[in-house]
Amino acid sequence: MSPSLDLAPSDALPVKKGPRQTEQRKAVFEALMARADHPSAVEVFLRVKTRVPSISLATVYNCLETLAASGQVRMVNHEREPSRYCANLSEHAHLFCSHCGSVTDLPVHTPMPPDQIWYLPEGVTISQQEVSFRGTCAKCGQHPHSAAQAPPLPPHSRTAPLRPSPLPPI
Amino acid sequence: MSPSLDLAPSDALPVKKGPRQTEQRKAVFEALMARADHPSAVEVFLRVKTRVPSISLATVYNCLETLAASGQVRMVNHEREPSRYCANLSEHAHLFCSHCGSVTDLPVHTPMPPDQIWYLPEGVTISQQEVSFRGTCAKCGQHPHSAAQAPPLPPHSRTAPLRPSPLPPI
DNA sequence: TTCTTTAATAAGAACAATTCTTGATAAGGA
DNA sequence: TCCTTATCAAGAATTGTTCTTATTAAAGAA
Repeated sequence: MSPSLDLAPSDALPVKKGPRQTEQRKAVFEALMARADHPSAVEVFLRVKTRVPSISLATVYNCLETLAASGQVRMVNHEREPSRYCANLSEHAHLFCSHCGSVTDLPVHTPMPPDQIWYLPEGVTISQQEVSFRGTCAKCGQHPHSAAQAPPLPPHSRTAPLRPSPLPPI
Repeated sequence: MSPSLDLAPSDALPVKKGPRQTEQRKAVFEALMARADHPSAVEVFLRVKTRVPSISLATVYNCLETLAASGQVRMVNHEREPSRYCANLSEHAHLFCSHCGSVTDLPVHTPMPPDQIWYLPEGVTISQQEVSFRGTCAKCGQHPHSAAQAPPLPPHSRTAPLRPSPLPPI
């Protein structure tokens, strides 16, 4: 593979011909790194637009797809809501707050192989897992009022009701 | 509320005013019960149409929503694919086969409270969890050929390639 | 039974998130 | 510098799902 033996660093590296590093991709990635929330494509678009005013929504979608394909970013889906994106690559689950609509990362503290919990028939192989919870986030859970399940709202845009949801058997 | 004291059984029951039991709803529910697969709304529509030819797709969507809201059926989502539906109410995860596109139920054998695996900040409450895996199903895993991730195909419509996906740390 | 009230239905239009198409632009290598 | 090719902006197209409207049928009342 490496025809010569000289130690020039460029030669040692295996010609990584990955996606080009463009201004738009950098801006999209940095917008995701800047905050620990989970913006949708449109939200990313609005954030990036302040830095790269000429960017288009389609380009944001492209960048997000490229970043997700190369594993730098995770796409997070919940029911049929718009996809959200997440730059946290460490193992974690997602908590979707029924009250304020926010998404919180829940880090793993005791990794558990799938087959210790689930029955996996012979021949099954697992390459990826995704765990998501519905409930109330820490902020909403601190005010024990009560209300029906709210539609997705701007996170913590109001302080009012929530449902304490007494953890049923899962 | 009950003005009389007579003990007619109808009086003892707390007037369960649930959704009406219609031919369409019965047919949709039974179509889901009939097989352990995970059809999309369109697939349910096609199956039910053989029994109730006049049914419309919108009605299938309505029935599925009603059944899901009343907890008789589970809506199953994976990335941005069309929603699928599942009549299995016991606790299980879902395996999405990268090779044939099928969805398999993985029953729980050792239930595990979320907080034994994930770090839940103070105040967080969990009301529902959803676990899904990507990998290869038992049928596809039995033929150790190899290929790139396939787009959703009719399950087991071909016997060819798959990726044995050597379980990375999850 | 017949009437009344109200929910459910069929059909198709509308909607929203995403993807695709096109011609223009810019990166990186020859 | 020139060439090749990926990327971009803009907007059209696609697709799964929801909404709207007039019609039909279920369940309770008379």
